[in-house]
Amino acid sequence: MSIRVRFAPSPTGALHIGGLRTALFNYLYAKKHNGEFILRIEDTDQSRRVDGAEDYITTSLSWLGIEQDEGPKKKGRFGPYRQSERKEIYAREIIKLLKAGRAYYAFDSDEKLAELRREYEKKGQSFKYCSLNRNDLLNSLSLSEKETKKRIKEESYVVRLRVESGITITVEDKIRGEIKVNSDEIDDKILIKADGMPTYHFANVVDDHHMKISHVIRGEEWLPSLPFHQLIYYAFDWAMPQFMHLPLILKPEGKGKLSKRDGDQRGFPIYPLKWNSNIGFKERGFLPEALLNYISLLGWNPGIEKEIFELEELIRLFDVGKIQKGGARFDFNKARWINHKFIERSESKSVLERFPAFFSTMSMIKLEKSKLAVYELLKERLFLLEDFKSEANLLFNDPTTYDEKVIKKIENGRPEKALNFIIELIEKNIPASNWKQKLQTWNEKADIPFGIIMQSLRLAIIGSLSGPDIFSVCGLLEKEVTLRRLKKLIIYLNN
RNA sequence: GGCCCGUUCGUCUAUCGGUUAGGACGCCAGGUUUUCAUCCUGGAAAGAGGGGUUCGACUCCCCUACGGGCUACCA
Repeated sequence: MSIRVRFAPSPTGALHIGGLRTALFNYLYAKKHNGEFILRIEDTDQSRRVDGAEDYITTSLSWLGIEQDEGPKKKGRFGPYRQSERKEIYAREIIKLLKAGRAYYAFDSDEKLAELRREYEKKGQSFKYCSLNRNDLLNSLSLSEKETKKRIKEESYVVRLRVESGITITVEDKIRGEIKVNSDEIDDKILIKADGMPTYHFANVVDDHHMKISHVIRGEEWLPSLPFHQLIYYAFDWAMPQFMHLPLILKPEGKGKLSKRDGDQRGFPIYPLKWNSNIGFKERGFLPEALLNYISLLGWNPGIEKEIFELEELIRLFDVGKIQKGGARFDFNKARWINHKFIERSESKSVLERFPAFFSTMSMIKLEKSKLAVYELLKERLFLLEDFKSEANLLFNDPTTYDEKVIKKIENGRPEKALNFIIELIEKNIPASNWKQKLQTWNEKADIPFGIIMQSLRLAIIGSLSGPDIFSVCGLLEKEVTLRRLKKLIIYLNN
């Protein structure tokens, strides 16, 4: 049997880390087994549809390198791949269930049902539309055939699944094993809504069957509806795919699963790309391969101590048997560290080419070689590409303030003398790479501690005691810039 | 409330009856860098609780606690 999996988001907003992880695991599973990865858009709820959401999903997946084999924009044999375009299929299928007596029409109004719910709640119970009470409600099982036909013509109606009472339903999840539920726990859920659209449950089962999906890999929030889905498969007498429910991704702190509402309120993204006012991982300077690596480790691990992987390795190593059962908390720090590792190992030239947005401060640099040199100097300091801007600032802007603590440390050590000597070196065109050696022979003669010289130089160039190797920095700066900064500190010290 | 799922360092996790319970992020200390960061070395840090089963339980079973999910004409 060929392996076919699907990622089936609903276009109600941006895709967040959780959805991405589901997509990734489906993709890895498909590629691992030479199968197909299908994107299906579950847009049965017209009212919740959000413009741009589908594009966002598609763009995000391709940014991450998750390529679809079939989908709305990648035609395959089982289309259409948007549920809103598959209405006739559902209409055809529901007739089968109706004819077989496995489903029935229901005419109860929203108000009536809401009222029933309130009544039950008062009694401390919860209302379920089911075998116990369906005969007292308005549906094709309780009404005469004539009455039913009349209502179908005149009223809006829904179609519900007729769930038998008192049977034990045993479902199987490949990650969690067998789960038994009594059918009395399940209500006669709606299959077709009053607007003629199927509910998630019905469309999902029908589509998975028609699209020959072999494995359903989805979030754990769907586990409670698995027994119900199984009843739909049984009603059709269809073979079932295998199911795997992925552990939830939890909020970094506090309670509950990571939700779209979390946004970037806590100072880190949960979306791959910018969505409205929410900055995404991309904009913060994540390499897509690093994000992919991080989310692959949320609820799964290959059982080896290595944890930096290319996509190909993930495909090779992926093993559903190693999927975790418990929820995983999202940890931005670890994601950041993985990104750092990827920046470190990525070829500098390709990073510059692939993510130009982060290097706009270098636009005044003419030579590609010089840009590369600047990046090379700073790359090992970067955790996010967005860090580049502040790291590079010291190259492009003269210090505006000097760290007072450093001034105090050096002011009695004759810093001006050291600075003037460096100015001499520059005027003699001695390259910065040779300064260290020159200074080391000079400082004994001049009787100035080497530390004072270094600190004075660094203070003049950067304004504080931090940053990359100062000789390398000077090597990258224009001669005049270095001179200017040295002289500026001398003037400052004299005042 | 009902139903279902889960529970190893703060976090992500290894362990599939016998280990000094391993790794990683973060944290702390030391080293490298005459700076900071990177990097290297080291350290602190965990089996929710209670019963069983067993020669032996983190591992299997039960109970409790805690966490989570679902309980819509949303997905």
